[in-house]
Amino acid sequence: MIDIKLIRENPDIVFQAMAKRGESLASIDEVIELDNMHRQLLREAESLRAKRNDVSKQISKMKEKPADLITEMRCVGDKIREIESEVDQIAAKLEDKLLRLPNLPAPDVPQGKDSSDNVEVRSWGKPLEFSFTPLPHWDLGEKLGIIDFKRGVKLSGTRFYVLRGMGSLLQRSLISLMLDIHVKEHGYTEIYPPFMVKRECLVGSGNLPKFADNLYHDAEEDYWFVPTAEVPLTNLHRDEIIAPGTLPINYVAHTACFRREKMAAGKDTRGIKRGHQFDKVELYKFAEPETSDNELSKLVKDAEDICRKLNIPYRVIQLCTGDMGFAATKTFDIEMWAPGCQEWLEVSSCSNCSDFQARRANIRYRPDVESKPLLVHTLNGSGLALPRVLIAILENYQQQDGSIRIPEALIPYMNVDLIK
RNA sequence: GGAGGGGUGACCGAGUGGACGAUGGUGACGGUCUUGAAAACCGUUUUAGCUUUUUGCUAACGCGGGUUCGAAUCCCGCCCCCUCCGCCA
Repeated sequence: MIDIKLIRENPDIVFQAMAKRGESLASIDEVIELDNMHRQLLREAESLRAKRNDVSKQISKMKEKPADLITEMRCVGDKIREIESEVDQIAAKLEDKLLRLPNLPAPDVPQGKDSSDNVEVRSWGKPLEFSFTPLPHWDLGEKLGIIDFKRGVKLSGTRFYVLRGMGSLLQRSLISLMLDIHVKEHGYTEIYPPFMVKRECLVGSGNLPKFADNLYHDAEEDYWFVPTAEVPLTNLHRDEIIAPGTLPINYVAHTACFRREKMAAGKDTRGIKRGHQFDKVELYKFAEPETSDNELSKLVKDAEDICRKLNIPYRVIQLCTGDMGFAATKTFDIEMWAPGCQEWLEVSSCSNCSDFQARRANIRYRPDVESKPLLVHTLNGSGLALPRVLIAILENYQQQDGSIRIPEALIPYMNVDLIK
């Protein structure tokens, strides 16, 4: 959520920022109008309440309670209730509009309208030269008997698959490797959160109310399946004031992620690139506003480190204003090269959400004991997304005979050096 | 799922219709005293909104409704925690 005060006092800044994102500007005008109405009604209600409090005090001091005064106050009470219900309605509308406005892009984010305007920041490693035509992972996985697409569909339908034997071990080993590196070398604290959370958690992270159609939901209990560990991690400190000297806080969590992928219907239907359920190791930071930009750089480096340890070529892309996610003020994607399906795979997306989620989830900190609580900055990034790393390993490490070499760093976890 | 008990400020805990945003204690911070520390004593210690120069006003006692001129306090619904029983991994 962006600060209503900013919209109220510097609407031009907000208009310009939203224009950069390619957002419609009409809703900002609506916000301003609702805000004015809201405050005016609030003033009316509050002055009536002040009157009632005052008179009630007087009545409490009187021995004889005058009937006409009580009648008058009864009317005032009715009037207050009337205005309050109006206030509530307007406040709810205002809240909803505000919750649907995306974050403001940082000033140094390249301007653009879609992914074609994104900017490559750096790259590492060179795409391998093959002496044969490298196969896509769906062929490799099926031939090796480590990915079972047919049975995935039998169990759960399209966009589901089963990992089997070495495929399953490979994923499990990758998860352990990533967690170990982030905990032991990068200083993150490992978290195991719930995979189903309450509605307000999704509002806090920015997924609701706007993106309900990408979420799985148990209507009976009002549980929501997490589309990413970012959701529970954001809400770990919801409604808290973080003590002085505690920031930055670094968390890493491995969870399953559940997404309906309605927006992407018909896209990436082949292979394991985009499923309704996938595993991900997520990095998350709570930081002071002054350091969040620097923390984002560190977060990206921490995610990149996994790519390097797996020795897979990658590039880092900065997203332009038009391609950034809803909550982000600045985003870097990491993409691994997949020689079989001949594309760059997004294995990580690292964002600084500034105070956008903190305001929604009411997450604050005290810079020192005496100071007032301020909103923290939150940052998130994959470290990394499992299915796509699996793809990259299968396709980059494939041999002419269809076997897969195991990256050096994974051998201690798998206890084999080849899948065949 | 059933029965009983409970939810008040950073924490403990008082308060059963009127000056209670809330007694008291603990902790924290500042001061007096002290060479320094402890002890003792004095003081300060919630958040948000509105208004803003100050003063000020409003709201919040798990959450949401209701009764009342007036609710932490009475009534209704819900949530959470604890104990016992049942069930389960």
